[in-house]
Amino acid sequence: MLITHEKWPRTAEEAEAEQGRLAGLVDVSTPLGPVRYIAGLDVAYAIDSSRVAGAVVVLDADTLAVEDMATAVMDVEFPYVPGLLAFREMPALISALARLTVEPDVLVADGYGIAHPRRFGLACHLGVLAGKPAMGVAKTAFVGRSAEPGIQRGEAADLVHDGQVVGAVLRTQLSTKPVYVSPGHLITVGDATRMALRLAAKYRLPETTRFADQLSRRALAAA
DNA sequence: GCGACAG
DNA sequence: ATCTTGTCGC
Repeated sequence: MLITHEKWPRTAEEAEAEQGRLAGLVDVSTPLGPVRYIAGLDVAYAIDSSRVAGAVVVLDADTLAVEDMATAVMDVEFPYVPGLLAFREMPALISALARLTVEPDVLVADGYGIAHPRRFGLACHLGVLAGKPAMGVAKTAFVGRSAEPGIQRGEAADLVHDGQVVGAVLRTQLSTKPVYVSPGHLITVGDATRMALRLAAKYRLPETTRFADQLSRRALAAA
């Protein structure tokens, strides 16, 4: 899966302007079609944040068995700024995606989609540049408010921001802290929520995230 | 103006 | 994000 990205922003101002332009291309009203391969993406940082390891794992949609995986280690060139996470993590993720052999049908990122200050979180950025369905599952709150979802697995509450439903706060396991789901591109809030629940059949976090997380750490340690 | 703030 | 395995508790 090749993604070309010319002129990557170097300053926060340029980055925000870029998000403003690309945000208009996001589509979160098209239902997710048939899915055979699901990609999970995550990034690991060196203790001094000088280097970053991007990892992507591809799972079979039915069995959740690992079908493919790839990593990419490089120097970090953008600081961590809430709202601009994509500019820090995408270079490594794009590089890893280029090394895949199996073409995924949907990308599951560690972070947010449209539940973002400018409606353009990491999952949106990945989806738009890849031209594929993408969604995000985050572990902690960022933007938006919601009611507390019930304690049963599968219970969810709308994540609302600026009067719009931008995602869902989903309980993936009984009595565990909920996760934050939001669509990134070519997928709806409902489809993203169902996908997240299905991927988190056994643990609080989706299998995609768990696999990609450990893969990125191993790649960093081995580099 | 003051805090909060994905990873 | 990162330092970190087993262990106490529901």
